[in-house]
Amino acid sequence: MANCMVFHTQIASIIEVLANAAVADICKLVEDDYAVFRLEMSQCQKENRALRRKLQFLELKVARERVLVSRPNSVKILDRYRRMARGEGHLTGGHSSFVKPVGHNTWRDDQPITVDEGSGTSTQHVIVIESADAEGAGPGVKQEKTEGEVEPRQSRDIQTGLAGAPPVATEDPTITPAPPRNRCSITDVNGMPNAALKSETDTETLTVTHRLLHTGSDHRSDPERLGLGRLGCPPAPGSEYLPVFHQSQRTVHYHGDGDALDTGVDDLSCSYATEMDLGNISLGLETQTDLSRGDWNQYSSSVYSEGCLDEKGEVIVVDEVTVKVEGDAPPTWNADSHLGDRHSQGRDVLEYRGSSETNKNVVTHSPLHTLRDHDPVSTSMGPPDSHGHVLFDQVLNSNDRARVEAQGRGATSGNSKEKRFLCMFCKKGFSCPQKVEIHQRVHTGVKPFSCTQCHMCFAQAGDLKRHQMVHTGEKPYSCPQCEKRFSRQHQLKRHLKVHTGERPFACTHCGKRFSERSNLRIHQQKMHTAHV
DNA sequence: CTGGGGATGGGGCCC
DNA sequence: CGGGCCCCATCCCCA
Repeated sequence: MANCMVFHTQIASIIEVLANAAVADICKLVEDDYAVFRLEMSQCQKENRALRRKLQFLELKVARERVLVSRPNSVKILDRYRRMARGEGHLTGGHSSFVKPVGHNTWRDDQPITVDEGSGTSTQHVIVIESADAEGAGPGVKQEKTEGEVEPRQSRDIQTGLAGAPPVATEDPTITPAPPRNRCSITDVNGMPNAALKSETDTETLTVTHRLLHTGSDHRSDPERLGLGRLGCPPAPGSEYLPVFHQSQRTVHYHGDGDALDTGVDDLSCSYATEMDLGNISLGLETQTDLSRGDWNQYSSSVYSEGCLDEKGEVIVVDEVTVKVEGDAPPTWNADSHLGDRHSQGRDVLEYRGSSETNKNVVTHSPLHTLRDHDPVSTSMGPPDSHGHVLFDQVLNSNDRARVEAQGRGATSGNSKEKRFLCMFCKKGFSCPQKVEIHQRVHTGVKPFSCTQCHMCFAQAGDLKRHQMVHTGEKPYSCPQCEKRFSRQHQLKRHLKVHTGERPFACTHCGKRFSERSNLRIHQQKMHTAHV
């Protein structure tokens, strides 16, 4: 019994010893880990302080640079850039770009910055900071174009800031449309497609990616092309407007389902995601000694990135509803433009297009007026269409009659075929009564064929069908040279003159040649009015 | 800023 | 009905 007690006591003591040893080990481990943790903490804090000091240092340099740039006489900074642009140092590009820091409002957007070299020998490199439209392109965006820069019309050099600090002034292209006719002359920094730009301490690396984007024809993003109508009126979907397709709009904004589709914003986005590496920009400003040594490749001042620049319709494939974005903004449906458009469209009804001088004095009426004022006698000559669009030329002016008569004379004089059916207005002969009826619509203004999309009316069914292509966006004729597309063959044929250089129409006064007769006529009216 | 010219969209109309 | 041409309006670029 006593042995048993002793045994238990020994067991208990052993357990206690083991437990103590285990606790001691655990405590030791915890202490060790805690020591390591504290060590790491102290290192992190140390790094944090170092980074904070660095940040303060950079901010200080930025502030200093701001002061220098804001002062007219502080041109050394820009002078360095100019030299950089000239290729001094290691730069090979003929131009450079730089961006003012975000929130840097010292430069006026439209303020040209003239760089005065110390020697005073040259002002050739006037750095013009073209406005990137501060409202449109956002703060901090600057574009520079040096003289001699050839600005490609169909391609742009784009710099895209990728690495380094996150973009400071990145703009959402869906929010801010591109400024109108914004010249996106974005240039390379040092002519290298990819350049690693290092700071003086080699601790910061900024990668510049040079990207060449082909954006097609340089159709700009005018505000009127961005969902605004020509008259500056935004489309009013859902409102009580007359949905007449704007004639001169080059793109089709199809409202097949009656809903207003506005692609004017997102199809022409041209925004700049600017990134400013404060370290780099200020480095170039402060380390003059380094720069003077010609280490230009180490420094960069700007990084650009450009958003999507889809402006070319042949590139963009839109769904069947939006149909097309053919280089321009979608058409705008609004009542004002509608009326104005109808005004012009009604010219063929109520005014003659012969003499522009005469036309100036011709009071034109929209077909709506004509409809109200139509001659009851005339309406009996042609059946109104289903929409009641009886458009009669009740005020055919003298020019119109002259034109019609001339057409009639020309038509009847040279006709070899038997054309017994004469127009009762111009005596022009036709082979069958149907043709006479169709022809007489020229005089009567009857347009039985109306478009269901825009309420335009046409005298001939083929005209309506052709007009429908405006809404469908169908462009079956493509240029083999430039992939441009046209809805009509004649347009393609006319366009081909661009490539062939054909200029068949010569001015009889100065010999200047034109590819289009209408352009020749305009030229003669403007330049040789006294002779014509 | 402005005018001239190039280019294009699109309606009118004839064949 | 489609092809073709004429013409005007308009946009855009550039000097």
